[in-house]
Amino acid sequence: MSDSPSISRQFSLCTVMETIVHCGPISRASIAKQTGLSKQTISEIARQLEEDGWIRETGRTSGHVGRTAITYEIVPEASCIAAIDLGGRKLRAAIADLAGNVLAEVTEPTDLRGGRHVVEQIASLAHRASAHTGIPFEKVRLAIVGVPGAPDRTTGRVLMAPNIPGLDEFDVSSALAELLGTDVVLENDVNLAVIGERWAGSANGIDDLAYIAIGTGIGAGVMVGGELVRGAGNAAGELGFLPFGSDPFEPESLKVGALERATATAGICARYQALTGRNADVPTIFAAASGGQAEAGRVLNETAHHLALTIAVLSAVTNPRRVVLGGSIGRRMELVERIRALLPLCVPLPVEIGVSSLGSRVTLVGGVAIGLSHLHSALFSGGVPGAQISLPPARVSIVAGSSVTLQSGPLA
Amino acid sequence: MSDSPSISRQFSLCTVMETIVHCGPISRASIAKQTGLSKQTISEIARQLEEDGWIRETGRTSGHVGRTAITYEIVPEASCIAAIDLGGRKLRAAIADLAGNVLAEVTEPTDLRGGRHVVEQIASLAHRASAHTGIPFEKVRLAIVGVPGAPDRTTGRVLMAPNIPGLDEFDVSSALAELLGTDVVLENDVNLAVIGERWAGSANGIDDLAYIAIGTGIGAGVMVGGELVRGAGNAAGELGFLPFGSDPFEPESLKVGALERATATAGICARYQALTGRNADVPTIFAAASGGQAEAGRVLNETAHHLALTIAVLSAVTNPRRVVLGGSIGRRMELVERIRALLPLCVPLPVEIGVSSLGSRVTLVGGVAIGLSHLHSALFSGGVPGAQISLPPARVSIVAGSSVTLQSGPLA
DNA sequence: GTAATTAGTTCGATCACAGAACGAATAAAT
DNA sequence: ATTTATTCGTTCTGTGATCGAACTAATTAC
Repeated sequence: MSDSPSISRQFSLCTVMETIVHCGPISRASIAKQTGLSKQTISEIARQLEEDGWIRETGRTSGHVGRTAITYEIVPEASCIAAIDLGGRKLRAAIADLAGNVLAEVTEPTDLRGGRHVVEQIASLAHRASAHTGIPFEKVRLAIVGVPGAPDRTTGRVLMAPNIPGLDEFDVSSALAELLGTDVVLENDVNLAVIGERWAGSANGIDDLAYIAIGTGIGAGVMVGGELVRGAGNAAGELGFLPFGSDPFEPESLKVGALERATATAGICARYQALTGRNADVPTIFAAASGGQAEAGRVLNETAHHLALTIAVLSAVTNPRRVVLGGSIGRRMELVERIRALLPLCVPLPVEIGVSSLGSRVTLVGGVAIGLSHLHSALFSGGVPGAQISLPPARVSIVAGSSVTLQSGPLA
Repeated sequence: MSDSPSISRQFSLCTVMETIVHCGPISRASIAKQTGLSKQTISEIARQLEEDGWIRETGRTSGHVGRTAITYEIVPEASCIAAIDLGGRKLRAAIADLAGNVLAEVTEPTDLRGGRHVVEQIASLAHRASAHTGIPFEKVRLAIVGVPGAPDRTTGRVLMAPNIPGLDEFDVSSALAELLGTDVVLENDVNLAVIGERWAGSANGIDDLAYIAIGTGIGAGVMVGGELVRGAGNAAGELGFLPFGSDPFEPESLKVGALERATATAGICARYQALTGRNADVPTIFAAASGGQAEAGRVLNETAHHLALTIAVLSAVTNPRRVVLGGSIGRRMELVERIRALLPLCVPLPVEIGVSSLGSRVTLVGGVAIGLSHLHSALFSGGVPGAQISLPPARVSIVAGSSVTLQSGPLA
């Protein structure tokens, strides 16, 4: 963009861009009507945007009375983002364009050595994903990385990430930025998940919202008034530390939270073993419960009980309109049904219970969402406060044929 | 202000106004330096603001090298707000000016008949408060009313306010607006309290914050990133419904929350009676504990235990930097000390525990704060998004001699 | 073919702002 | 007491962004 466009111009430019992004191919006359700006101004701005490569002509209107109009649309490939989901076991990367199209998506097992090895793996996977798109990696301006821990924006380190060793020992953000040559934003994976479900999942457009992920751990992403809740130490939503499920005053509860010890994978298995004397993994216990085994049913009932209380807590503190359950355990309908039955007995406020509809892709989708909004404001809002561009409508289905799963990673 | 000042002008105007509000008496040259706008623009805007009566000359600089400068300041009495604290037993009203000076403060017992009687009482008390200021009531543009319940902004009714009957039966907001001739904003009293403590109390400038009021009930005002958390049904912070303290699955817990039954006045007294067989009010129990009585001490210990868990919950959900305790019970140091001792045993994240420093005035002070920010944006931001004016520094001490407590109300 | 309608450009005027030049008022230096 | 440096505030001029009106262009309806 030019040297120093005045605040007024930047504001108009942003408005126009937002209109084009949202209203698909649209003529300049229509933009003028919608934004209230004069036709002359729109033409000027459109010319500028076209010169800079952000928008392009895309056709003409026809059928209506009057002169045909040239319609404009965003140039999706003008700039891209990389969304990364760094899980304890799988590493996913996606490339999405300015319009929110996911152009490629690749997966491989996470490098268990952690630390700088993982950072290098991310960079390599991001490049490989971009190779599938046909768009050169230089177009990627921003990488959003979902991490299973609390990223500290001042130091670039990732704290409280027990599943991946070594990320609290160096500036992950800068190291990755160096390797990728892009800006890098680290964000907690559950935070991305809640944004994903709100943008393209089962909480579409809901402003007061929580997403609870239950799997090897338990954690939540919380949104309030459409804004993410991060907390003073980026530890908001660490529901594992809720003081019930097991004794919160046991010293152990300061390391692995009281609730996490009860409702996450390890806790469920431990309770099942205490009742039956048998070792079993979580899917087996669920299967046993479906088969009518009393002990397995009791374990699920207890788990549902704890989760109902968890939702009661969320309801009392932030009063969300909907709570979306996700993660390998949270998505199980057997559990969801039990929770839905319990809730009216212990929560006086209305809460809808949803189930994650994006499954294991949710973090990636959330990364795309937040990446897009970052990129849009970086490109078009020009530092003008209030000139916020809202997200384009979600189109998260993968472009056909571009999704690749690499089953064998470097250290599989 | 004029017909339709352009967005650019409005932005500058808002910036200038903000600078004047914050930097006290200040010369136009200094404003230019601070804002980056040209001296010419500042002079123009200042002329306009002076004409409209928002600012005035207040003196000259001296002592420094160079020509003396005319300094400008806000005209505090140009516009006022009324802050009302509608409690179950006491009704307080304050009048504050644009600079945040509290000009008058009056109190009387709440009209126990509730409903429209209370609305009329508010109007009458607000007028009486304004009479003490010497400023005509017409200058009052906005009334902020703290209510012990959940105001519904769409209907203007106040829900979940058991202490004051009848407020859920009609549009309280409109009724009061009619009587006062001002805009009216209803807000939950604890929400105002947390804003008050953040503006002028023991949580100055802290963005991630909770204020817990413990008295006849228990409730919290929660702030996240400097923004109030209201929740989907304006019921955020209803900590009384937290599922511990007593059995959350008892049907009674859907009416009076499980935690509220344990930690609020009634619960404390009931537990004391169960242990000793004696009826006693809360101050008596505290006194007994100080005197070394074991049962009273045990009641306090249990209460502190529940409150520590409550803070653990807040910590896990929104991860506040500080939690401020208030209310007649929450302010007692005997309790605060016990809680501080328990916290490191059950909360892994750092949380500071503060004590309300504004006492019973906290809601009123919060009302002033939120009223000021409303008024500033209404007057100066001109609907320009992003043109937010931040609050002036707090000056909540009452102007000498203007504070009046009416001990006998109409229905005392 | 003509009228009606819509799209987009050109032109002139206005407004907000920056920056330079200038006059005014003061403190420090001589 | 005079000069000098410094700061304040105004006036003037140029630029950029915007609007609205007039105008041209292209299309459908009749």
